[in-house]
Amino acid sequence: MSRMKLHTVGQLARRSGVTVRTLHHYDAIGLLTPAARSPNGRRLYDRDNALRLQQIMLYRTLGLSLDEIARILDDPGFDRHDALLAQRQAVVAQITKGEALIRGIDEALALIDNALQKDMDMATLFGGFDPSKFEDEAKARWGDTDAWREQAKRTSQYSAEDWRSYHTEHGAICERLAELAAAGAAPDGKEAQEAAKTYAALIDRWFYPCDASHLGPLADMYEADVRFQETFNAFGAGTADFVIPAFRACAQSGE
Amino acid sequence: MSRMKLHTVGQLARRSGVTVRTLHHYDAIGLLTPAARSPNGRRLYDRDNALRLQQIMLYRTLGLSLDEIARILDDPGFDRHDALLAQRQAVVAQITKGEALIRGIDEALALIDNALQKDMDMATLFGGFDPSKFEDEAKARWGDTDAWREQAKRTSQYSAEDWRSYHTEHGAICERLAELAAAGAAPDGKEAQEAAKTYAALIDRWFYPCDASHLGPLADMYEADVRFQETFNAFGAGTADFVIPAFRACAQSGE
DNA sequence: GCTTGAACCTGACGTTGCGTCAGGGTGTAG
DNA sequence: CTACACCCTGACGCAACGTCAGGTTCAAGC
Repeated sequence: MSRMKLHTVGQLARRSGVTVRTLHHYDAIGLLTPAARSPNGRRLYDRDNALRLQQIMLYRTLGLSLDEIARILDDPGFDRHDALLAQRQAVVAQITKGEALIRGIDEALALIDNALQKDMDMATLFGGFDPSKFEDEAKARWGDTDAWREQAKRTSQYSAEDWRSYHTEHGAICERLAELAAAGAAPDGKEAQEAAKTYAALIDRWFYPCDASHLGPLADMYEADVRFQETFNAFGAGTADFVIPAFRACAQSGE
Repeated sequence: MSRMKLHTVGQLARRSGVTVRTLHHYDAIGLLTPAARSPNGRRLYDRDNALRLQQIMLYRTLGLSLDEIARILDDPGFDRHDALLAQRQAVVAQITKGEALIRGIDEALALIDNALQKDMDMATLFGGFDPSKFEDEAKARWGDTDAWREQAKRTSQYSAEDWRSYHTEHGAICERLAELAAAGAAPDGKEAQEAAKTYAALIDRWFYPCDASHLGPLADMYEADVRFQETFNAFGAGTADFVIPAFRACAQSGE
């Protein structure tokens, strides 16, 4: 009866392709308790233990947690079928998430490849994208416009100190916009419109001739590029969603 | 200059959609250190902090680790492009693994659905699959053979005690096979052939008339179904890969 | 001036599945 | 008698925070 061969941890580990530590662990959490201990306390595993280990390894290759495996093996009322279906669901969800990640990464890679290697640094430094660093993209968007040439001419002269100064001003107006957004102000309300005009004035002073009517295309651009939205949202969640309609309203009323 | 608005943890957390604990954590690991502390030790974040947090969150949505994000943001020599490509690779690998998991789970589900709900329990109890529990599958394989009818007739009479007895015998011969496999014995060697014949005798005594010539189809069956292989491998890794050619050799020489 | 609630602080443990020492016992072959 | 192989029990480490616990501070209302 109990004449069958018993194995030590090392033997079972080698036979089954797991580590000794793994068996120690399974013993510690009660997932696989050795059939006996030698007088000196050594773990002794019998055939049933070996078979159970096979089951454990099988379920582990299916990605189930040790906790779930324990329930499947020990609780006769536990439905294997349901457990596997649930696991399938979880893996599918994980794959879906992974695919979304890939899309996001590809998008980011496309931006970087598109001669934008530095724009994120610039965003950090300047609180906004540095237009001089993505001429290709900007030209495709704005064409060979006067505004573009003007800002290119002006910004090429700015010193680091100028940029810091711009940064401060830009931050101030963005904070104002974020406050209004957080307070639930109407995008076409009086305060929002004033803030929008202040923003236009900022652009006008630092980049190119800009009045309220220019805020429409600007809103389009911000809406089209998450990175712009993120620089707004850095001042408070939802700011971009407030700024875009506010700029559009301002452009409308200005015409 | 330093007149700009500073936010406390709670404020920045709310604005940015993260938890206070997360900001504490980022501070603890040096990923996002607040610009200042109030006299009473409270964390004070400035706009640069907020912008950096946005960057961190952006990279986090792409699945990068905090460690990598820190390198990307702090080490100017670190190539974002390469980092993102590497991350893409990792995610693709993870998706591939997930798809393999799905296939494995579907396979397992198919087995369970195929009227096999109990076979894994049986495997645990009997050290092998209980043929009476998957008639559909077995019939499709063996057809309406005499062997099948014979084992069905016999096994239907077996008591739990009989099964335990079978279990012991089966375990003994499997261990012998595993020993030979582990020792690197030749599948067509003398000892292997004797063990194979012992196995055939076991089948003969417990299930249906079986001599060496029947081991060929048996080997085919074992090769076709991982579950059989696993019951062998429970006695030592690689046992199945030894048993299958050994059985075939035995069948050849027997003819 | 006092109390109260909200917000802040610093530890420190829990999670998942082991890997990886550290320190010490045991058994056996030469 | 001494290596050397193998066993044991802790216990820390990892990734990214979640979740108390115990104590301080702040702004506001009575």
